Amino acid sequence: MSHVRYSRRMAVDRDQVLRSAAALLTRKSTATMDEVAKAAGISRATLHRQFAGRDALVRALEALCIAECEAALAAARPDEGPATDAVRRLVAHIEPNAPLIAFLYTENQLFEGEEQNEGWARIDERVAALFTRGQAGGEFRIDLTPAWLTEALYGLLASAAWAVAEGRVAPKDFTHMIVELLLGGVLRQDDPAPRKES
Amino acid sequence: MSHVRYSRRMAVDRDQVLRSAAALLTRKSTATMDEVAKAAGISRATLHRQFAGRDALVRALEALCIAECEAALAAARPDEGPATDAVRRLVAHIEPNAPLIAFLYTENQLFEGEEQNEGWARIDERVAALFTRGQAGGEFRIDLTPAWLTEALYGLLASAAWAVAEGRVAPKDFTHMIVELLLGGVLRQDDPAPRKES
DNA sequence: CGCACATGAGACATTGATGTCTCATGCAAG
DNA sequence: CTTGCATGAGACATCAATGTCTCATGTGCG
Repeated sequence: MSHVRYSRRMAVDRDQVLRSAAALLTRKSTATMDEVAKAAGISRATLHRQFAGRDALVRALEALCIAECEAALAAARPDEGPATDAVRRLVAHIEPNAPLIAFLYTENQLFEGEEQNEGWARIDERVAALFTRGQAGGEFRIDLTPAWLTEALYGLLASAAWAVAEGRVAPKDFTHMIVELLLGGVLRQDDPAPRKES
Repeated sequence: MSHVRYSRRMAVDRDQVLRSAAALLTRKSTATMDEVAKAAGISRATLHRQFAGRDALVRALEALCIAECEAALAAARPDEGPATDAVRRLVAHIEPNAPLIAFLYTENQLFEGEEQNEGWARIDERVAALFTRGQAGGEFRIDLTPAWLTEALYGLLASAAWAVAEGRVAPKDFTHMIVELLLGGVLRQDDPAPRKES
């Protein structure tokens, strides 16, 4: 399906390597370049020719993740219809990338001082905008900041991905668990009189 | 204030070392033994005499965190009163440990195959029991499993700790953000559609 | 066929952290 | 004072991962 030729011969399918690296690293975040290479079915030398180093590999994974998240964001049409439904669509579309997000989420802690890819800022902005829209439209409560809700969404995605990987929750419940908790919370809404404010 | 003597002389205050190690590692999770030692104001040799290695240090931090979480759990009296209030108390009491929990949460990913401290299982059990109680009592919705809720609570704690550390949210909102999102979710409960009579 | 070139295999140096060791120092107890 | 002992400083070996390099190989292409 893909006919990528760089000069004359087909080089290693870079995208394929990235995919398998993602699959491995989401399971074993400390995998060495050697293991990544083996998992991709190539030699360490070739892996190193494609990605200057582990750092570059992670950056490439980050770029891949950002691209897919932006695609998911676009597919979710966050500006259309009720914000509630938009959130559902967003989570549903992002779900496949949750493991990779979880990996990068923890990996970013290690980068310490280094500047992070501005792609995340763009995504954060759009997600936060969705929450803001929901608040402005009266669908969402206004005492939780969009920044926190965005942050919490990432956290829930990562937690869920981790919990699924550990076998603590069923994969099929993934979207439902996140969306329902995020939107509705733990409380039953019908029976008891919900109160708020203090 | 503390007069701990191990043999004849005061050895380094082990607990003090642990605290400063926690403070450092929650900020820079990749800090070396050297940095940890410096942060604690002792030499690497002494640090190494107290904790056989980085691994042992992390394990000790884990034990400390577990102990404090169990103390928080006890102080929150999860079996008394409405489950809703118990959750509020729990989060409030656990809050000080959130950064350490976040650190260990990500650190655990690295441990890969190794068995994890059974202390977490005990805590998980009790937290899950609280959610179960809330469900049984009709306070909480029943379509989200206690296991997932427990997992989600950890995730939110970690996310919030991280967000605070990054300066993206105000520290004073910590408990409120977590509790309100976990309990009530994002949706406004009063105004719009959902049929509820108050 | 013969060339070009990407690849695989592996040697090698480098780096950073770790763990171990020794020794001098300082301090408190006897 | 003298002794015992924990400490600080640092040398040192080790280890794992990384990055770089060379070389043989195989295969597509002209």
